[in-house]
Amino acid sequence: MDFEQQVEFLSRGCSEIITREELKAKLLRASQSGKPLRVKLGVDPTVPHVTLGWAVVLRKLRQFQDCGHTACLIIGDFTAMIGDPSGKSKTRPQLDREEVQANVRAVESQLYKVLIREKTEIYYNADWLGKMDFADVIRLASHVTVARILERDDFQKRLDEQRPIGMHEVLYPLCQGYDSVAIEADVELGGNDQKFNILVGRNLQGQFGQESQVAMLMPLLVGTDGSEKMSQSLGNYVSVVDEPNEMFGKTMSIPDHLIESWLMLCTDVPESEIEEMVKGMESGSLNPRDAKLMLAGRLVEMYHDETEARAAEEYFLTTFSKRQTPSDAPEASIPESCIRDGLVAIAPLIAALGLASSNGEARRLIQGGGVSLGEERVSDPTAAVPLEDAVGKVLRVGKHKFRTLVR
RNA sequence: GGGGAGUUGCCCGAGCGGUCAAUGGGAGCAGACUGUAAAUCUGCCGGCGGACGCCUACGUUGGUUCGAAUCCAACACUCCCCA
Repeated sequence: MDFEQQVEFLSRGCSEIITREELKAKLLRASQSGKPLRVKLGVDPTVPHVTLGWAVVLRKLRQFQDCGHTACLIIGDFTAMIGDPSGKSKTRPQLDREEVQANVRAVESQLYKVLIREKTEIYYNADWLGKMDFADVIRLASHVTVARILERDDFQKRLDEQRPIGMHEVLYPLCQGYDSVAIEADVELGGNDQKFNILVGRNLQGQFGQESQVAMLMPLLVGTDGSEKMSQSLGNYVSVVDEPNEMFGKTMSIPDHLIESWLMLCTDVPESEIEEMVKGMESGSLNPRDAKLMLAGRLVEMYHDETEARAAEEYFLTTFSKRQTPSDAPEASIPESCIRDGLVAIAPLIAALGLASSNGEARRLIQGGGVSLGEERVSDPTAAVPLEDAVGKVLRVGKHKFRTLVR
């Protein structure tokens, strides 16, 4: 790929590149000198899953790897102790070292579902940030003005709403910016909400006599709820390690208006093809459901494989579209505690199997008509059935929780 | 340092001595309708026991009272104005 093609290829899905000219110049220089670009992505080890939202930028980083450049992953083990205020309306809880390390371990293997391990350099920012003394911090802080920090939306908003802003949060962008100096980044990737932080990095690099990094910003992937940014804390996410059926199902549940952006940001479906699908959906020649089936299939294929993808589609169609009870639901043995005089009490069983968080909730689900055993709906919250009638049947709780009952 | 306002369930937000597990909205869950979409309608939405019941809850700790989320005191935290 020559550098012109690279620019094209790497621009896909980006909402903003600051600046495009600088990116071109860097790519050109790299292709001429053979010296790869150092592409930085900060990783926030505050959560144990890599979500599709996170994968958006990881995939971009992967594309750089595919073009021969170096991925510099910065594990924000130091900054996690601060908590990035970007887009937040409240101060985040500060994590301690152990929590951070546990998350890093959990997330590492997931990262390499997207990235090429051999072409990835990993840095921990505690290595430099943790060594600074207070004088260093003050010196660093002198590079940015208060007005500039407060000008950002999230802080402005918090001020308006009379919410607190911690001093440590104000320092956050400086930390992240300094990371760029420390690893001499050529490009930094991030979601739109990272714009401010990344620009601080650009500035700092200049002040430290380095060439400023290019900022490449990607739109934030909207989660399965259709309105909020995908995030673990909101529970509106799909994880790259979700089981095929789950991944497929969650994808099918997204609102139609997300189909385009998900295709664009989460898959490699060519832009022209996406455009065509969108037109088809608008004109009515393409049922959005079918577009979603395709999207869901692609995702499962990417993070599992083609066979799994087909199986997941099959499962989805029979179980949900045709409303059949799956024959291969996971087995669950009936705990002794739910059996009394040869009868199995349904509500306690649901709670014991973890299908509801409490006995009361299980009972409410039954009353709401959300529970069935075999083909029959359970309507009595105090229902109990003979053990021999329960064994072998499929217990269904809500739309998608199934258990085959065994002794 | 001085003056003022505030802290309620996942979130927002009423309540201002008993009838408050706490109005309302949002989120969430379940049901109907569907394409596990949207919109709409219905039910649930602290825990435990079969409902009447009990327990734990309205920043923390004490106090007043037969009785407090509601009154008082101290403490903690937050915001605003002044210095």
